[in-house]
Amino acid sequence: MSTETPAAGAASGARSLAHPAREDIRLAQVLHALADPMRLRIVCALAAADGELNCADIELPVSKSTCTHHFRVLRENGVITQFYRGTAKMNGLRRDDLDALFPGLIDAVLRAAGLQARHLGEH
Amino acid sequence: MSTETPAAGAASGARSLAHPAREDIRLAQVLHALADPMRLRIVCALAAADGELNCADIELPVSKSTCTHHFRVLRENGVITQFYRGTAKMNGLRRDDLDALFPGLIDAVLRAAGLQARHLGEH
DNA sequence: CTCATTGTACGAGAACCATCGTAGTTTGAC
DNA sequence: GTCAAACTACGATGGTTCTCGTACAATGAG
Repeated sequence: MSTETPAAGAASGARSLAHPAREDIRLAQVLHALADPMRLRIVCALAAADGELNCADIELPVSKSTCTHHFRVLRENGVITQFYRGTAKMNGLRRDDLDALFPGLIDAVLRAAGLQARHLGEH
Repeated sequence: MSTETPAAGAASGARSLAHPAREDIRLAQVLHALADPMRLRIVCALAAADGELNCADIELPVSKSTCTHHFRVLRENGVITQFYRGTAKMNGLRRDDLDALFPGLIDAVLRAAGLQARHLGEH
């Protein structure tokens, strides 16, 4: 339907993605975004990579559409940035913004995730 | 269903409430418990009081049954302890357990909540 | 152009959650 | 015993989330 949707992407080619501004990031929403095992895994992988990661580089035991869903939740709640590079969509943690807003929070969550993974892994 | 006081309920009269053991507390569940504005408020109030607080001492803009619900979510996910004293139900943050499991997490969340409240409050 | 890669959109279904009101239970005080 | 206070249990409702499959769109390579 509709007329071919030239859409808001006035720019040439590059598909653009909406991100909340730093001042629009809310603690409860960040916590909600992190409160899911899949998304916690994504965030840990992103933090470990310390840079850009392709969506497909993070292996998750869910379908592709579910994957898209989780990445979107993280982006819309201000936890990650996403941008296109060719056919790939790259992801990065918004460390600067999160550290500025909630000092120490992301570090604590990452450390906690690591500790819990170790505890549950070893016996 | 009908758990019927599985644990220490042997004592006379005192209604007992089920709490997860320290090693059963999961990061994702704690984050989920904290990822709600009402519950964040409860936790902040509890931390500020630094002791036991009556359920009714924490004013929330929701009905009493909803209040019960939120307190239960916090308790069942290991964030708070609850016990009866007369007709009142007292609440306390499980700081020891949480700090042992996830060092710095609760502090970071509390500080973040305070910062955000200040930012949103002032103009 | 054609093709493979990569990710999205759109339903859809099941499960979960926040909220409420009403009725009931437990306790301490009178 | 009676009563008020404090909280719970239950059922309902409306919203959100997680998951999926299938069909589609954008890009770069051949």
